[in-house]
Amino acid sequence: MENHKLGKIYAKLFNAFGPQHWWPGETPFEVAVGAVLTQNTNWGNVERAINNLKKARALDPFKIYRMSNERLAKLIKPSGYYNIKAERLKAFIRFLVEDYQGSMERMKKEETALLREKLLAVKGIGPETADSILLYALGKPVFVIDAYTKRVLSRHDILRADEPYSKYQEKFHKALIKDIKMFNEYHALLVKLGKDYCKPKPVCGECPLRADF
DNA sequence: GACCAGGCACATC
DNA sequence: GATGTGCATGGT
Repeated sequence: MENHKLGKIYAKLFNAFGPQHWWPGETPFEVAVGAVLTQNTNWGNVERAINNLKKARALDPFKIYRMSNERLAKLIKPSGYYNIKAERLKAFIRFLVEDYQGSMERMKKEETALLREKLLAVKGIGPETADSILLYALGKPVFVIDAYTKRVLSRHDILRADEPYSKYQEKFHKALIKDIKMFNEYHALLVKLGKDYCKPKPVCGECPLRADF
């Protein structure tokens, strides 16, 4: 973290907001499901969808593996884009069941870089979803870049808004020690900042980063 | 009634 | 390679 803007920003955010205890989910599988469902979607809607799966006793790799897309789409409806997400969820779960016997524990044993490549090859899983699964579900030291992260960094002239995902991620990986807990908190803190201050219409007045730049 | 939300694949130029 | 579009719900 060390002598870098990104280290200082983390310290400021942590001091201002404290630990976020983010991305709760009772199991790694639930977290992975949430990672797919939350694509461009408010988390509250994702929770409704996951609750529907729980109530139907369907939050299980093998159950969803066998379920029709139509039934799955109906259950996850509140999360929006339900037809597409049903397909994406099925694609991920096919990968989980067919390559890792439905076990997130087994998936976790795969080497990180290789697993990331395999996840990206699943249709419907892009860089953010892959990295969210790696970090939040499997505990791998991979920094997650999302719309909030891009907005915060670009507004502070650390990178331009049109730079690709990989550039943003590289920035964090080079500047910070690979600490899972810290990566987890940092991303969550950026989201918190994005929701409260670094909104589409910025509210810079009371922003904890205001004095830094 | 706009605008927004932990994206991604695909079409078209 | 960059730029545009479809996907869809629920909260503010």
